Amino acid sequence: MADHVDRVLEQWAAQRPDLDASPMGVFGRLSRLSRLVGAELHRTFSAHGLDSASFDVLATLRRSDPPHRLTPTQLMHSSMITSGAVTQRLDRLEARNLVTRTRSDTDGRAVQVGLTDEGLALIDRVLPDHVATEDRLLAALTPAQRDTLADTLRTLLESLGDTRSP
Amino acid sequence: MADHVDRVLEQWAAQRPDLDASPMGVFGRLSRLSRLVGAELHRTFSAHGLDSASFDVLATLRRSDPPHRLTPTQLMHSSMITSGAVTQRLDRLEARNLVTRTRSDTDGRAVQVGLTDEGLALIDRVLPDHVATEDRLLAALTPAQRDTLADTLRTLLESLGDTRSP
DNA sequence: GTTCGATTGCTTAGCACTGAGATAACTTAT
DNA sequence: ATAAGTTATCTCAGTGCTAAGCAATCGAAC
Repeated sequence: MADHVDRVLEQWAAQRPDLDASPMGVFGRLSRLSRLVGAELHRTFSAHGLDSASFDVLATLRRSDPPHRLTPTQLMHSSMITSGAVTQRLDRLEARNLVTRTRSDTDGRAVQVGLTDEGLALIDRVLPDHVATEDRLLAALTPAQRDTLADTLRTLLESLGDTRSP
Repeated sequence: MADHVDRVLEQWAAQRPDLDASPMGVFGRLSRLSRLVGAELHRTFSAHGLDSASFDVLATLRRSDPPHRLTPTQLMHSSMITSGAVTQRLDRLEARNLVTRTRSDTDGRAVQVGLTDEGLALIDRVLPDHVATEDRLLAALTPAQRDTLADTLRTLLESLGDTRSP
């Protein structure tokens, strides 16, 4: 079998044989897969009235220690977006009564973002569907392949400095 | 070592032990890697006065058979974007005199997009840098790991229907 | 030859994000 | 105590995308 990127590599070999295009075999696929997977996940989210950005925030809050509160800065780092994007995401979620913003007691600059009952119920309703979708998308791989894939991606991420935050 | 996603998986295990969050070990890393790599590649592009979208179009044209001409529809499929996005990308590139749009002789609806001399010179100048950047980003993996990674990603892409177009 | 659905590229409105910068609050050094 | 620097959040203009829809053209069936 062959995928789209195989064709791309053949084209480069024909048009620019002086270049070693083999890294594109990894990054081209990474990029395409990211788009395809994103589109699939999006379908699950919209079935629950959510988009990827909103799911991202709700899930990040949900998996943090009770009482599931984080600051916008923490959300910014976790989601790898700018502070402006966080503000807008929170504006939308707050307008839908899925999260609350409270000023921190100890730091007058900081805000604590928390899940409302409605937000908690929604994310807990979406999560099983989401995990099922992801599992389905991995159906073509054996458990060993999944582990190896995750390990290899971890190696790459660590080499790029994406280590765990304290 | 551990990366950001290891922490995420621990959080899910603690907060929702009923869910098998292991697929996130793949897709969470895929998503983060895609962002980090995208940012790195962007630096190479902007060093040559390009952004990722423009590089994408120029490279797609460059690797196709001489005389390096494609229709907007072909570019749309290759880059997995909408037709509106293609139009806008071409508008920008045409304004910079990097590509030309010519109406097809045989099909009154179709447009042929081609590289100008300037566009060809630019993409040929960027490509070596780009490949070098990608190679550097893979430095943490052995050649065998790179191959296995590419193979696994191909398996996933094929299972999602991303086979080569004719 | 004419009709009609499909295809092609473009237009437009709306949206979410980035990057730069403003503001306020906290921290450190003196 | 004060100044200088840092941090947290929000604001805003600019950008590039999607989704929906348009007009022009093509091709197949009649």
